[in-house]
Amino acid sequence: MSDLEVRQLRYFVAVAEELHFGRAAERLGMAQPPLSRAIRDLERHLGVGLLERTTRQVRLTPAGEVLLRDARTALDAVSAAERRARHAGQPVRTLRLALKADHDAGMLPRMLAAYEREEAALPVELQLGGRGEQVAALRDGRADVALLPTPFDDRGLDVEPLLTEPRLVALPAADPLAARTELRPADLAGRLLPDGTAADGSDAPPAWPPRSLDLAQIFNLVEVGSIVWFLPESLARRHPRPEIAYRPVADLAPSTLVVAWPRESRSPAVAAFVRVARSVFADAGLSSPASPASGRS
Amino acid sequence: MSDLEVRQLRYFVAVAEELHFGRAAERLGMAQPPLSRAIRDLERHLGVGLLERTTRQVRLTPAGEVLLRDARTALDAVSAAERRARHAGQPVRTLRLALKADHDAGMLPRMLAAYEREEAALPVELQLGGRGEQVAALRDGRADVALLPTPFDDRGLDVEPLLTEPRLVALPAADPLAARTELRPADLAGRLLPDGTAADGSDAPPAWPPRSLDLAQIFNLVEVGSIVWFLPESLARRHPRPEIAYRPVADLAPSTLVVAWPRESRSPAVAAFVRVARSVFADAGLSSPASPASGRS
DNA sequence: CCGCATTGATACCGTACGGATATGAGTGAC
DNA sequence: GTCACTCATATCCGTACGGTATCAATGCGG
Repeated sequence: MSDLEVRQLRYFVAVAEELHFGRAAERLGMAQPPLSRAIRDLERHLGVGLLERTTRQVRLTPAGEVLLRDARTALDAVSAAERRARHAGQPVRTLRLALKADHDAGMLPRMLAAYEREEAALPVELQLGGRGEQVAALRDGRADVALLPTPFDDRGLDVEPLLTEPRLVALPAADPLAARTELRPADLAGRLLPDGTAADGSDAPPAWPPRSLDLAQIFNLVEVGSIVWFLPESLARRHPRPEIAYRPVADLAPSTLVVAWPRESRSPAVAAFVRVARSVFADAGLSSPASPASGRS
Repeated sequence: MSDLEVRQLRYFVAVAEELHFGRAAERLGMAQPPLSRAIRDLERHLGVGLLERTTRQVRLTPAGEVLLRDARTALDAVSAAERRARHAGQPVRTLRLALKADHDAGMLPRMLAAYEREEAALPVELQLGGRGEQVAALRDGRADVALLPTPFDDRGLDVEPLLTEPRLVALPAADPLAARTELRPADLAGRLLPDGTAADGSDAPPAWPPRSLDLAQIFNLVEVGSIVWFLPESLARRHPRPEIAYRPVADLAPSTLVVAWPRESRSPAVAAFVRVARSVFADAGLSSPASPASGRS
């Protein structure tokens, strides 16, 4: 019984995402008929129907839903293998650290300085990225280790918490709410977050598709009252702005800064970085409780 | 830049494991020359040397080591996708539960009975397997959920602890040590465990390659004094044997029975089983503290 | 020191499979 | 009923994968 091939998975994911053979074929840079045949062969190979097609619409079967999910993770794993092997073969090895700009609690310089003194240290290459970028980079092998705030999708990653701190809400200084010293979630009803979701936790649909905003853009939108924003205390402290007030919110889940890396990593350079990160935060008296042990054989 | 293909990864893993092109080719059911060429093409594609070969021996480069690890997980992910899709397409859906025989703290019947009453329940198919079998089955899609004791390699799995209980050591009843009510690790110096490792925690190399032993075999070996064995308290209670004494050992790490499932699973049947498992153990007054929250986006 | 055995690399060839083009067939819209 | 749309089928072609034959390099024994 021969194996599934990467090509088949790529084809299937394209069709399952587009739900349209023509567009999927275009996206894959090929003609539609061979794509149809490939999907048919895949279904025959699995002995399972993946797509229900009429001439007017294409839908996923339950088995197709399952395969779409698993195929994505399998494709991630394959391209991660490819990227990591490429990187491991480079003559100048580097430690690729993915992080969100400014989400380092101000400890990045100290961490890098301490890391340089490590035995197993490699030159560090910083990869600044937006929301979700870090995790994606770790998963597909573009980064070796990441610094990022919870919550995030930690599937396939090992995680070590570094610092837990309360989150504040950023408001226009002129906002009536800014007169209060502490807010309650209900006070923020009707306000939107940068990703378009409701700020009071109600499950209203996003007002617009989440765009990628940088810090300056967010602060500007906060200043003009378009949005409010939750951010860790340390980040607020580093961005004092006259037009913006930072206020605590009752019951707002705190944010934890963590260092994360791919579970299968055995790189000494990564291990050294994690060790250094922990000790830097511990030395600064900011350390979190030890992370729960998860069994390894 | 085209993708890596599953075939290439399979070939590379075979060669990297055998460190011998001829044997690897035989294992793959093909001739040696095309295998050599495939590996060369793979190295060219990656732009990275993976194997150092002389005519007398083959060795992995550092990049090869990295790829071997990542390729194995990628291949696991691919065959898991295949297996799960096949299973999801079966007209009679089942919940495939992997467990170690008798490592259920005696709660299996209650769990199954409670599970049957669940809304999302499917017929349960039990898969009894030896050490490490459960994890492998979860990872490559042969099982949907597993019941097994820590520690184990939990990469890629979500885990929910059910019951933590002390482990005891099984000794021949006639052993002088059996006269004591509690032992210390040092008392077991020189004794071997079923997997051939030293029972006192010293890092002596295994005396023989770990064989797969079933319970009856292990008990027999304990009775004749060949080995000692650590086992959870509940398991000892279910196997009272006149020729065997069970004694607590100071500082012996307890065993935790957990329910585990693939992280990417979204199956309601699995979720229901996990919920039932937790509640059965909770109702029995054996529940463990809640597992640590791990962030999910 | 020189064969000989071992083992990976190279050369060459046939075939099977993946992809393109052309066309058919079913379905919903007007 | 006709047209537009979309997926399936038929057929052809090129490439790339695998097989056989052979070479080249290395280590070992006589």
